[in-house]
Amino acid sequence: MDATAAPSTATPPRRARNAGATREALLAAAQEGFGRKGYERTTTREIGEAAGVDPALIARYFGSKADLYLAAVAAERLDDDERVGPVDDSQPFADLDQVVEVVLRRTARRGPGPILQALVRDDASPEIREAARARIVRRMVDPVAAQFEADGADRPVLRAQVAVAALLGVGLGRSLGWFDELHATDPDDLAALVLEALGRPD
Amino acid sequence: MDATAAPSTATPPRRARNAGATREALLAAAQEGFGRKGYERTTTREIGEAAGVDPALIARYFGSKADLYLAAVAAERLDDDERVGPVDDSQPFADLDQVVEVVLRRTARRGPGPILQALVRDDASPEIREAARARIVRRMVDPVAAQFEADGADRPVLRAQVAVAALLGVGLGRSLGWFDELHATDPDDLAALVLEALGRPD
DNA sequence: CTACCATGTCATCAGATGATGACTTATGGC
DNA sequence: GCCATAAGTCATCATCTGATGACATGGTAG
Repeated sequence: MDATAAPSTATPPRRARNAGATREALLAAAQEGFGRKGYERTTTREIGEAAGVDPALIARYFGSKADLYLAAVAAERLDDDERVGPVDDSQPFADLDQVVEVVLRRTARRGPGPILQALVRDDASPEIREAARARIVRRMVDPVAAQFEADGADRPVLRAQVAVAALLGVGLGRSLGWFDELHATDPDDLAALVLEALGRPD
Repeated sequence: MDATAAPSTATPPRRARNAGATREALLAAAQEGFGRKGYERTTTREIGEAAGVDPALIARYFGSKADLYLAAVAAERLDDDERVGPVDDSQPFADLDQVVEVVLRRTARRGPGPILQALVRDDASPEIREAARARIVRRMVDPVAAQFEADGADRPVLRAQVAVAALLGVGLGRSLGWFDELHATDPDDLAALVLEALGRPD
């Protein structure tokens, strides 16, 4: 058997061996797919085909489909210049004040965003939900709980969780246009109002 | 009393041969599942197990999973009476206290439910979204705004909208298991806590 | 009593999906 | 030029999902 000859016929311009380009292609295809059809309905095979790349490379470069989703989300944020909060996106916030301000401004400008959507939507996979959840906990709940505890509040963790959940509700409701005045109010005014209600852990 | 209805005492070990009851059980389980996790992520096997019925009967009685979903949505409107609040489902609530209690209890018992999901998801059809929105406004926001205004609060409508949005966030977060303590806290305890924060429209 | 049909049980199918690891091939340092 | 290693390909696995049809069983009409 002409082992050497057999593959020769087909040897098409096999994908250029360029890890960076492959990663980028996968990322772009993932953003498109996840953004258009959601996580569950976008398969790794589709992403691979759209990227002109073998789906197995997803595992190689990102670890798993869930990790690819997170990478896609993270990549979207790079276009975003949001300098209100920590420059490093993974840094926890300082206090409730900052959390409220950032959440309301961000949702006002960009809608709920992928992370909040992942938290809220029922078709998000458990891994995605968990990743988004963990992120919120670390960046928002934990620092607020610490603040409440320092203030000597009763059940500081629970109160922090309630405060963050409530804040996300307000941000979600505002950006989705649930209620007219809520939608029309300036984020900073709103922040003051929300802080007034949530910031009294006594 | 045992004669004809050997299984009369209670749910007999073996599923009673009762097509109507089986259908109902499947429908109820489907409502619960679809309402809590959405269509895609609720499997027929889960529904069957929750109903204590073989999943194959879904095909027999409803034709398919999709048909079951349609039947569940259609039936949802009928049993939408929440006895904690107004008997008439279209009646507004009395005050913030009642709103908080009902929302938290309900989401604790049945998950977000179709209305809240319709509000939250960006891919719900506009008519559904608008209907859900209008319902929330009339039943919750309006009475709370009236209450705030009677209390002489500043910007009562905006405050009511913020309060309701925050409450929905808490209910959503609790039923979706965002945060551990929030999830574990008894709805009535939580209601007290939330009310404490939201009920001071000074 | 018996036969028949509704009801319920079970095993299994076919398809899809994400993951995995062995295998092949190009690239670049030496 | 050689060859270790990165990059890419492929076959396949394990699992899950909805669906289906053969079979068992109970109730009841006659």
